[in-house]
Amino acid sequence: MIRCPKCQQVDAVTKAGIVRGKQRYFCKTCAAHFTLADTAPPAARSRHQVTIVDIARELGISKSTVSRALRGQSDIHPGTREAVMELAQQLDYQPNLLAYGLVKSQSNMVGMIVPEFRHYFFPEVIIGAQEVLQAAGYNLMICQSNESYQTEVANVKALMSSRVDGLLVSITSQTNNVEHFRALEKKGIPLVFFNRICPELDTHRVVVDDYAGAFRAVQHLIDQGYRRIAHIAGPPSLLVSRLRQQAYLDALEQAGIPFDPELLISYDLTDEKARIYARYLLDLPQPPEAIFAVNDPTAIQVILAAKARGICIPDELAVVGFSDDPISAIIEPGLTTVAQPVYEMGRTAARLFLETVGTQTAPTTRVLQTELIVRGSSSRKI
Amino acid sequence: MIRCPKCQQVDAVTKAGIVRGKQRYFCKTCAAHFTLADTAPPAARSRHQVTIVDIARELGISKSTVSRALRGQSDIHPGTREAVMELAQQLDYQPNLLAYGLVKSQSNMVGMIVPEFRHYFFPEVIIGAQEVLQAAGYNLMICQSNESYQTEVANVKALMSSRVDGLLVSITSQTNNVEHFRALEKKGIPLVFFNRICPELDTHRVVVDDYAGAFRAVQHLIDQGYRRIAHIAGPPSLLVSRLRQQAYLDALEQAGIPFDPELLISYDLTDEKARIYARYLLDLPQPPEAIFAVNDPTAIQVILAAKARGICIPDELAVVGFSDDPISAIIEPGLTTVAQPVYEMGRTAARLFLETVGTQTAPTTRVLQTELIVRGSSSRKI
DNA sequence: AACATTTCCGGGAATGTTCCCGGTAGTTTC
DNA sequence: GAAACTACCGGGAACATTCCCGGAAATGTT
Repeated sequence: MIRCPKCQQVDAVTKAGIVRGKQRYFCKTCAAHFTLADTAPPAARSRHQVTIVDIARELGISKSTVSRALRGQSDIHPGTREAVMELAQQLDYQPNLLAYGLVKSQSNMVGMIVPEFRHYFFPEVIIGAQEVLQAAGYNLMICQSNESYQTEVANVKALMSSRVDGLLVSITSQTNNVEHFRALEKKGIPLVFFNRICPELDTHRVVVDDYAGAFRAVQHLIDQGYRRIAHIAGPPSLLVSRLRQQAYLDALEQAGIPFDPELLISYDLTDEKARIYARYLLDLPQPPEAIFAVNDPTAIQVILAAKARGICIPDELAVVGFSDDPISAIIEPGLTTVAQPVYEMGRTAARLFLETVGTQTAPTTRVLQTELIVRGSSSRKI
Repeated sequence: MIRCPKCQQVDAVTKAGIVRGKQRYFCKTCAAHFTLADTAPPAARSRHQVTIVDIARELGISKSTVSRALRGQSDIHPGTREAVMELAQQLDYQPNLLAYGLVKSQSNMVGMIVPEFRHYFFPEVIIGAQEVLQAAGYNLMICQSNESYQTEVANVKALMSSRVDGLLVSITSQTNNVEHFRALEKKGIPLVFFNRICPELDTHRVVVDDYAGAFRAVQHLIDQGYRRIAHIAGPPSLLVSRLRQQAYLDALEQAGIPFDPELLISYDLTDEKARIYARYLLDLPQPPEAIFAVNDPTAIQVILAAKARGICIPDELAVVGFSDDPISAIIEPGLTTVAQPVYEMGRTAARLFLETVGTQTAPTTRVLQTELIVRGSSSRKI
């Protein structure tokens, strides 16, 4: 009773097993296998965004013409263009960037990987980058690596899968293998590091003059008469940490102040650890007279810890941070800090990408300037 | 001397104009046009990511098989699967999400539109959303509307073009036309509003108990003995503003405190305006004894302005905010505030999307709880 | 040995664009 | 009035996947 779809015969058909849950038949005359088509219709393609062919069909023209009209290119009659434009508007046509990206091998998306964005710094960078990217027609995909090397690698892979046109990255403090970035370079995908760069990779970079800024900060403490100066540094894996720490050491040496290893701590930049080390320093038998912190969040924890102990800032303890987090101006006393143009860093990184994309430019490094902002936390004589 | 590519004839060929910068010819015997092919080879497809066909070619199998192997689906020999997996690893194959999205009509991307992310609130929401989305295999595309209706519409369009699978949105204070969101609904794209919702749209929502929280805050001020209480509200276009403002009015009324219109200000949530209105209130002939601000950034501007004038908080002026921005705990005196689970709001919004996608669920509203945190800025008797 | 079933694989359509290139009709040019 | 040119348009490949479905060989079953 089963009829062969080819020869329309009935008697030469035998069963031939089950494939994917459906009975399969074999027609001996045709020597062909077949399964019975589902009787139910294919459920009328549900949600289907308006496409270029919809417009073409409606207008009775070809999709090529519609494509040309939409892109406002040449070889198109003003009349037809207008008709297309109007219908597109009317149908609320949105070009499918997936299809576009597929044929053009470009996605108009830029990936960004940051270690965190709880504090002021990274969100502000993102704002800067977003603004110039958005203006240039790019969208931003943001990932948090959470200071985890594993997550960073996963993020890179995910962004690669999305075929981002470029990457803006600040590495984690655990990144000591950079193969995942090398792979990007090999594939010719623009890569811009900012703030936390990869010294072993010869790519675009946006940094500030960390050494100079930090040096000025410590110098300022020395000028104010502080001698016993501690430094809470970031993890040595990060170049920024090393630079700021080296500046600290050099500034001390230049001033002829002997370096006391007890007063140098590096830590992982988590808030809890900041609190712990701040207390530790304050509770030292010979506590420091001043503390230079690797960044503002750290410095703020120091101020909080000091205040909790009733230590008077800046008379008994001076504090200096790095970045000029808005909190620094609000906390009391105001936190002296090395201001860096964070927003501008984001813009610069994005611009660097924009310049690179398409035209393979040589890796360039942009160094932005810092500025010491003196507030109450370090000015004994005010 | 021009040879027709079809009939190989030479003499029947005439010139036939120039198309796209190239000379065109016409062969009278074939009655066909043609142009001369570029002599230069097509420049060897430059950067070309590894694809499924590369793997197939290398292994001498079909792309279908590779696809099956990669997806770890059925109908695949363990041996071949392993071979495919290994080669994929070796070639650093990354599936092309663009192509995937094209055939599956889903992009694995979620769009998020926030009015700003300079302050604590929105970045924190993003963190929450990001975490659950990333875990579920989605990427986040973040847009800033900058409180501009135009930008918001543009953002929606851009995200639609990228064929995001869903949208997480906090509207701008200028959004009074919601057609762009209606269009989304019509297309069946999951839409979740958080914090700043659209009352006229029947979609998923995540909010906090704004009214209750605000009421408790004002009640607290009244309990502390303050009578002349001002409110700096947000723009009336936002439901959150209206709710908090209404709670303010109701709390006063319930306490039998007559409402003084002079003490109610709504503004656009920009920092400058916050400063201006804070000063304005403080400089009133009859200044308020307490100020309830629509959010923490506003409240902080009030505290700053008061401190600049030497007004003692909380003795001469009490201040209460909303959100529990980290600065609130740091500023002196500590800012009393209505804490809302910001991070949780992000997670909830993302989860709501996750639940919706695929299975069309009815619009649901999740209301998260707030909690009044009393700090120095309002506790006269401490 | 003949038939039935299972296992694994390949071909080809479909997704929504862009791009290349030839076709047609009308317009100049000599 | 033919030859050359211009202005527009359509067909079809390509992009990297997934999905459907039939084919071939191996394995089971009478």
